[in-house]
Amino acid sequence: MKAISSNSPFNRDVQFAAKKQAVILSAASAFRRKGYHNTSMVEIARRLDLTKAALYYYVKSKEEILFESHLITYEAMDDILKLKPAQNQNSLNYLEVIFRQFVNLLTQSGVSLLTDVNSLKGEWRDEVLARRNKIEKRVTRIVKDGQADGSIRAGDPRLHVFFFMGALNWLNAWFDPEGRLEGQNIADHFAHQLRHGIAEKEI
Amino acid sequence: MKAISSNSPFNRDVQFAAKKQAVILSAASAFRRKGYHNTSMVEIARRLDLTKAALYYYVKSKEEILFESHLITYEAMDDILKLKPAQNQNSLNYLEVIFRQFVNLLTQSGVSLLTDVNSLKGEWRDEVLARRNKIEKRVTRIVKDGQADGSIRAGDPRLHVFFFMGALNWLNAWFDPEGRLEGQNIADHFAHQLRHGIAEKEI
DNA sequence: TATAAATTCTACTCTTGAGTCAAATTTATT
DNA sequence: AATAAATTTGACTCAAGAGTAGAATTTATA
Repeated sequence: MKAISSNSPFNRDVQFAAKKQAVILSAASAFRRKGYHNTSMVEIARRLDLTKAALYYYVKSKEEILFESHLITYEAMDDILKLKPAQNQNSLNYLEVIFRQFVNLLTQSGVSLLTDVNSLKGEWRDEVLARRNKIEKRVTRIVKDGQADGSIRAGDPRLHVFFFMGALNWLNAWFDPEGRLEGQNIADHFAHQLRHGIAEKEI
Repeated sequence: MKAISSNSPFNRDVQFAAKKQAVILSAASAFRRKGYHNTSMVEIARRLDLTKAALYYYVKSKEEILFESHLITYEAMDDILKLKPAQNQNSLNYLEVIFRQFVNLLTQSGVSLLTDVNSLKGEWRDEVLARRNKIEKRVTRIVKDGQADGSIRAGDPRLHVFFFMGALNWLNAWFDPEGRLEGQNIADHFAHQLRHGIAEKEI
């Protein structure tokens, strides 16, 4: 009678996890558009044709949703950062690849970089900051490598990073998935600006 | 007996305006650090050694403070945009000048670019969006001029602008006036990244 | 079909924080 | 000093929205 495999969509745990995920993604998208505090639990529920109380069957607080929203994005970014540079690829080129993936992630998959860390408390806040930091460090590492291999020009690597990471964070404010600007287009454009902004010499 | 000129610091209206300004600036700084909704009126008051009720002698709502906070920044940016390009200065160079001023404004004068427009309602929201838009348009205009005079490379000018304006908005998240990074330093750095990111040819 | 487990609902409670009001206090004016 | 105007306060009210309890319903299992 236990004929249902542990990853089957008929498996109860899997269903539960999937629904919980749906709650978080839907909420995250609302947070991105209206902000965390301007989005009520009732609204999140309505959007899913549920009632507020039903939400609490899946999550234990609104703050948890915000926390998980952040994690989803950072998880995806971590995955991108697992890509290894190709043979003989200098770090500038490698960085460009990573950055393109970031742009694609944020423009094509509904995932978004939330900025409201201050609404998280205690450990949740700490963890989100730590994850963000880890990613930033990782990117900064690539920039440093590029300075070492001569592909990226000198200067405080953190400032290099802050500059182009700003472009990613700012996406939320203006990017409209329904709009005219295509994700791939944006990625090309941004990649160019990234590259030429920090390259050691003209390419 | 009306010996007090209309702009004397002993003039009552001037005092009132100055105090109101102090309320807004202090609140704006808190908004920047913790976010609008994570900053209570009581906190804003305490920071000024006042009580919440006293705040309402100067402003008529919390939302008004947020609105005015935005305006202060946009006002300052508008002023910067009043600078005219020098003789024979191409638009890339002109843009760099403007951008440097923006960075200096945001790093040295306590003014900051808030992003929480969604907490404003109705006309206030509309006006803030309109002002932001106007500035963006103005900057985009400079970029277009640069494309015309051959100093800035082709491509959707809005994308050019979004990229480097992101750097300004992102400043709030990481810039610490007490920290190690100097405003002027940042301006130099950012100016380089801006310039080389969008220049037509290497300079 | 009966029973159990999972899911969702209605109808609350409770807290937080914005905003108000009349009284008290401080500052300026005659 | 007396009066008036400006400023600040303590002690409220009120609404919004997060979160809960227990009943009702739906879905799966025997």
